[in-house]
Amino acid sequence: MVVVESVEPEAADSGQSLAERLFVTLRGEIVDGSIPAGSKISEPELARRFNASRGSLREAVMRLESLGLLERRVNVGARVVDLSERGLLELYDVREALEGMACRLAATEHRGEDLLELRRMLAHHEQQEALQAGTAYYQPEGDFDFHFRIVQASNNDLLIDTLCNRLYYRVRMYRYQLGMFSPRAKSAFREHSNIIDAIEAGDGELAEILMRRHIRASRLNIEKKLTTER
Amino acid sequence: MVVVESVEPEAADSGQSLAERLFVTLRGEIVDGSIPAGSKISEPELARRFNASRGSLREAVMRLESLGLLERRVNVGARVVDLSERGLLELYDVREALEGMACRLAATEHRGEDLLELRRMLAHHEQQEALQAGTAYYQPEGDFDFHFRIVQASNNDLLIDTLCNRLYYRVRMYRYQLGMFSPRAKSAFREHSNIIDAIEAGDGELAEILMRRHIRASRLNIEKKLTTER
DNA sequence: GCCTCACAGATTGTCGACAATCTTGTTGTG
DNA sequence: CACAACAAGATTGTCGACAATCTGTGAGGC
Repeated sequence: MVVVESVEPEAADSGQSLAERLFVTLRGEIVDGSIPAGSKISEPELARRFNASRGSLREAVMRLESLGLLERRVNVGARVVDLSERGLLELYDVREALEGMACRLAATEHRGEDLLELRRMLAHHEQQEALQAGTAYYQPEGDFDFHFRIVQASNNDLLIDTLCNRLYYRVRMYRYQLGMFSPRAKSAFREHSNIIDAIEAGDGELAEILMRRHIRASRLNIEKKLTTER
Repeated sequence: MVVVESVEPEAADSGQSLAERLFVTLRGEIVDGSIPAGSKISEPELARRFNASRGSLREAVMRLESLGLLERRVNVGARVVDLSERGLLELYDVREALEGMACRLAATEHRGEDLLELRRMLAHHEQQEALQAGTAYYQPEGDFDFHFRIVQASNNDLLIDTLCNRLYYRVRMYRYQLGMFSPRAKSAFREHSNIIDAIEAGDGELAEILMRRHIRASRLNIEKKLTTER
């Protein structure tokens, strides 16, 4: 069954052009698994589905490719990347490096509004933790917001773009589809708190070290899970 | 005067499709400044120049955008990014983080062939240094090759892609057009040598520290130049 | 029985044309 | 004289069609 649907309006205002709306919509479906990892992308089929021309859809596909969510081979077509254990671990190493640097920069940039925002967010998370008694309080998006904000506070546009507009979509993809949100609720919360303290104190070196440990701990946690599961 | 030229054959074999050849050609011209930084990209004009359709050229333009070499605004068009002091310094911070991690990983991966290659390259550079008596021996590409190889040795595909297929084109753009190759010939050479030693010894922590210092030293050198120049 | 080759079908790459939008120069008004 | 509205020109976004290429199926030969 083929249902013709127009691009979601929520995605609509985020971009003026049809191609960009298609891009946003498809990106969402790839991230949450509606379009399964490893599956083939058929340009004609998707064009019909969204009632758009193949050209516009092609533009969206190419943007997805440069995001690293699709792999394209000439004269063959595009496939959604598949999720591998190796890919997930690689992602952690890159994040450790970049988010560590983001913390260092955020500490020296030291912009008041960002810090305030981080504190508010953490307080909000703490409330939720109290409510849900630490079982798995960290709804993935909460943790996500924290890291997102830290990066924004770095005030390095290249770093922000690399993490927020590229790598984080891949992170979300792994989280949604492999469900690897850590049950390290309490410790993660304390680590977040310590990181903010360091940033607030202007201690870039410490902030970087703490963030790197934080991410590495997540990575080790995942590694452990992966090895016990088999 | 408008000269119709076909895409360079050297770029031709690197990609099968016309759009990809256009992409490679344009990327080269943007990096070396043949297409000046900050200038506007006219799709019809370039399409005529390469005797291609606007569609194919558009695809190339979009790839350049996602490389960060062009900025596009809807219904307005694309411009080559302009080179700013801030952008250059941002690049150094990101490189410090990523190449530091690359060194750490290269040390633990420890693949024989990569190390051998690095040693050979360094020996080659040493020869050239002896010849040119350290005045500015490091032809930029020599230094470039070194960093490039290190990253390859990390064996982290995401890291390799981010640095070699994205950031390094921006690095080259700054080098070609601002001519900021460091005259830190001798010290840079020794630093490279020490980094390889650490990698060879399997000491990832040390390798990372040394690489980060190496890049930070370059950054400071540039900063000094920039401040004395005005 | 297995491998090679050719053919049909579908998909991708490329092209030119039309509609929507922005930029620029001009005109008119306070 | 400055500023705002308007019109001409060009550029971008979108579309449908044609040609080149790949995938998979089936026939034929060893």
